[in-house]
Amino acid sequence: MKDVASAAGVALKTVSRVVNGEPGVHPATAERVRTAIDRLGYSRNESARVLRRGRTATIGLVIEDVADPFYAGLSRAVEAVVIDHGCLLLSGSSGEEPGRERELVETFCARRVDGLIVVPAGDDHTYLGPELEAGTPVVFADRPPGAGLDVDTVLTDNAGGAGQAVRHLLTHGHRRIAFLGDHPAIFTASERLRGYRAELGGLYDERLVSMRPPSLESVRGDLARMFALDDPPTALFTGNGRYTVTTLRALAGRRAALVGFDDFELADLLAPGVSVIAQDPSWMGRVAAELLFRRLRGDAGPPEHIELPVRLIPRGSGEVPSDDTYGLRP
Amino acid sequence: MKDVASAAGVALKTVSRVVNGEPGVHPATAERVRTAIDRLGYSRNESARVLRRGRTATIGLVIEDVADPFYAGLSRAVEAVVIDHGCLLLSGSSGEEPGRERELVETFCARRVDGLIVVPAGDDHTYLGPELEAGTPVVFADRPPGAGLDVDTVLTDNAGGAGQAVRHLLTHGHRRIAFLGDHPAIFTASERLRGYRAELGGLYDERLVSMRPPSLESVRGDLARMFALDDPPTALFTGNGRYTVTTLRALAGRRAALVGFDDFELADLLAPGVSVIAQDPSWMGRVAAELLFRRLRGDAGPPEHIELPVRLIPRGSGEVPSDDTYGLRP
DNA sequence: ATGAAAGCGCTAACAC
DNA sequence: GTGTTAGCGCTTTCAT
Repeated sequence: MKDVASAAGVALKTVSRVVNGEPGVHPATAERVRTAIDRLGYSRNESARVLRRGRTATIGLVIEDVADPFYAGLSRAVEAVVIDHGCLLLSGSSGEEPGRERELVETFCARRVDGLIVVPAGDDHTYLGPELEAGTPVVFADRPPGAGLDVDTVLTDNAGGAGQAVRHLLTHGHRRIAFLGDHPAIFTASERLRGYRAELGGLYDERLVSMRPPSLESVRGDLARMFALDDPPTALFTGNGRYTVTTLRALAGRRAALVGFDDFELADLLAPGVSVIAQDPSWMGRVAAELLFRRLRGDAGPPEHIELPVRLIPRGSGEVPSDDTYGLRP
Repeated sequence: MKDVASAAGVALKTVSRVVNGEPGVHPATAERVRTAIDRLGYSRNESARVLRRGRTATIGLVIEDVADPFYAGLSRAVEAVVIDHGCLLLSGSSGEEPGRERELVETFCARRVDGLIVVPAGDDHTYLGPELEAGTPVVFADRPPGAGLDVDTVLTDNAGGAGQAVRHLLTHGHRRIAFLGDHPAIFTASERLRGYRAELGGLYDERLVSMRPPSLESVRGDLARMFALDDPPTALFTGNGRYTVTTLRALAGRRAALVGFDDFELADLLAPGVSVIAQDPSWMGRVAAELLFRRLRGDAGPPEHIELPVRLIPRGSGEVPSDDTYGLRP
């Protein structure tokens, strides 16, 4: 900037004014400065600017895994809002490890992000205390923070969605409805289990519940075990998109109705189409990011707890009557 | 830092030493400093550090769209390598708009990223000149830079893969093989067209080629037009993952063999399974990021041009003989 | 083993 | 309309 100033024969401050589009610079001077800038290939050092102004115009996003379509959609929406506000997005995947989540958050904080959107992997967020006190707004998305922290959250109506899925299957005559989902330590999984259980009432049978990481082997084993029962399941409720796909693969010709949590591409092209409880990841991303920017603009109201509704999309797999035959690959 | 220093009764520099794990501090002093740090909730201001040291430990990544599974996989791989090197990832989606690509790159440069990985949307990258001269390493991934710029690239063997697809279909007796792909302004699309055409030789018929954005309507229209010909296609080669899916949807019962460029989840669960030319987005991301860090470590060799091979995965849809019947939903 | 001082590149506050 | 000065929080260099 100093070089540009001397090249243009003006003071450093004038260059600063031009670079920032501040008023009060003679057009001719401004032009001279711009020429010098181009000639020297100058571009403002954002780090220095940040240091001086105290605002980084950067938002941090911690998700579970960008390669998961749900989080990819969420990221894209957050990114769009962030860019709209003239900011940049620093993002990282926790890979479901609390340690990495914390590392990412702390690194983002050290870089003085203006705000943070977190899909937590762990359940202890006391480490966020200092940052929150320092006034950095934080929005939790998809999962709430651990105990003792009351901050903005944007969640899905997980229990309601699970209940809806079960009700749908009950309506079609099913009484033996299995649940395959993630480990209950994961908030969304335990909420969906809760909704499933509540809706099922007296029909609940823990032998029809399997909650662990969705590897093909484990799902295959669990299905084999369930189908070997005297009263095997006639319907399945899968706890998330990855689970649904893995289950479809592990089902391999076995007959059962199926409703999955999370919509996924091609669900409509399978035969039969896969009925799902659909969330909208972009919506969640947008809502979370907009809430964050509202805080950034100074909204200091009490923490908001937004719950996004889901909707059932019937496509065939969930509408198979309990006494009918059904196979993934007829 | 000043506060910590006075709280611990030491000089600022000593705090700096402790924070950075520099040697030459008495353990007792270090302990006093650490206590003060914890008590005050201090965390180093990364912006100031960057300003002083000149390195930001940040890598910029510009892709087309995080929500596209290909780029999501690439992002994840890049992120992993970046984190391994103790850096952070700043990323953004160009949405296939050259203007946004440039804006993102320039914003990243203004923030003094240490290096850049770019999936270009445009074909003029002269604007990168100053940055390259300033020594910022840049790696182009998936698509090469515009004319006049010789930098590191990591591409897929697009033409070879397309040729492989066509050869596979020819082997199964097909002579009327259509190509549905993106606009040829997109490098990968034109390369795949080139491979398709070369392999087809005299069998090439431009009436069987459609290259435009993959909207369901346009694909549907193009297919209708092609199937209305006196000698309609008996096989289709789709130019990328999104195209394949859209085509499957638009096909709606019409009979044709199909090979698609790009693998996608559930390709194996459709009936028949969809045969594809598979790329590995994680591999591309990893290779690009590792090349970038090699440059960052000082490797000043001539620009490298890496071409990643693809592999054909036969799953059924590409192995239908030309005289057989084939329907997506039997 | 510890500290003092200079300065990274910029913007805010205040002259002129 | 333009320039001067101070200082953001840190690391670097050089003393002690």
